[in-house]
Amino acid sequence: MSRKASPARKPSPHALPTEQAQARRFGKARTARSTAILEDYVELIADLIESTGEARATDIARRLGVSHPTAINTIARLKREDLATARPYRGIFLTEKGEALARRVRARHRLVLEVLLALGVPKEAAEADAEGIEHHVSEASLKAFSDFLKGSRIKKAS
Amino acid sequence: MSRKASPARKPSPHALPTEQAQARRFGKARTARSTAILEDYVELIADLIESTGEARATDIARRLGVSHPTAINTIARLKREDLATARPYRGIFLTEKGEALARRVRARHRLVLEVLLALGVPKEAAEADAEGIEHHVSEASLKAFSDFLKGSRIKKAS
DNA sequence: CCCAATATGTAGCTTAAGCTACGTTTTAGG
DNA sequence: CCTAAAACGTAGCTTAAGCTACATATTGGG
Ligand SMILES: [Mn+2]
Ligand SMILES: [Mn+2]
Ligand SMILES: [Mn+2]
Ligand SMILES: [Mn+2]
Repeated sequence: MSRKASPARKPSPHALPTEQAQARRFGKARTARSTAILEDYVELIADLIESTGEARATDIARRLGVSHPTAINTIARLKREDLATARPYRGIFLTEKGEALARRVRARHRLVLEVLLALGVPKEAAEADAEGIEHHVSEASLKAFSDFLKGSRIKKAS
Repeated sequence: MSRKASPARKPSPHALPTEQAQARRFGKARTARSTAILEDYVELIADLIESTGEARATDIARRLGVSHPTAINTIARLKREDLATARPYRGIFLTEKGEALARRVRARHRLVLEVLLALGVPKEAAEADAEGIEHHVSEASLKAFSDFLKGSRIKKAS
């Protein structure tokens, strides 16, 4: 193997995907992994501001379970990417771009969580898994999830 | 905020989780992220060996869409963690530990993919999303997925 | 109104994952 | 049976995400 130029490869059952298709899929997962942390930060910042009025770097660090320099480092990345600003001793704020991202991320988080619960996943496992899964859910999947939930809700209501 | 020691915080609707609970969830997601790559490698190695007889570093690199030094680096990590061995120009091989991990990972991958398809996610999106989601699915969720699929299959068969 | 507790900032390190540019070793086809 | 292509290896760089250890700055309660 590895030397012959893989001629055509008819898709028989259980066969591997083509190299190109598989590389595309892995590439998407890599991209998602690299934006996952940004998404978690903007989502958490939005949640903190909504429910407590402010998002302090220290609080963010504690809720994420990381050291405060780590949080400050990542917040610096948020600033570089024009997602957030900071006023020392006043908190972290989202830019327009950051708020737009936060809205999408929060909606996705809720939807993923609801689907897991609807599938019968116990609450705490659903909450924990959703925190990782959410970053890998495409628009196509979101659409399917939302349709599925509409179905469940109708069934439950009848 | 951030100064008062958060006294009790009764869980009203839409409230944030406790700091401890949230930190635990984020911590799990971080752990999953850090093992995701190892899992993808052992899974891919197992797939390649099964369907082509061998897993060459170059092929692994191509299928992952990374440069071959990147693949070689990560394979070095697999060796360090006692998941694989390599024989130059002969391919990469899984240790017992590696094969055990591969079995679990492949089963999980199949299950996640089937659930996405059962929920109505289009094939290619399901394949791509599964590649990322699989690393964040707990045993509890796997169990729920498997029960859900049994239900769907019965419904479909009737 | 001052000072200790809290919050923030900086320095400097580690590991992982990615890259390009070269260099070396095998292998297989003519 | 020889040599060019393919496979493999190494060096050296970058960025991100994590850490600890200190240093500085604010603030609120007494
Ligand atoms: Mn998350
Ligand atoms: Mn989230
Ligand atoms: Mn994967
Ligand atoms: Mn997989």
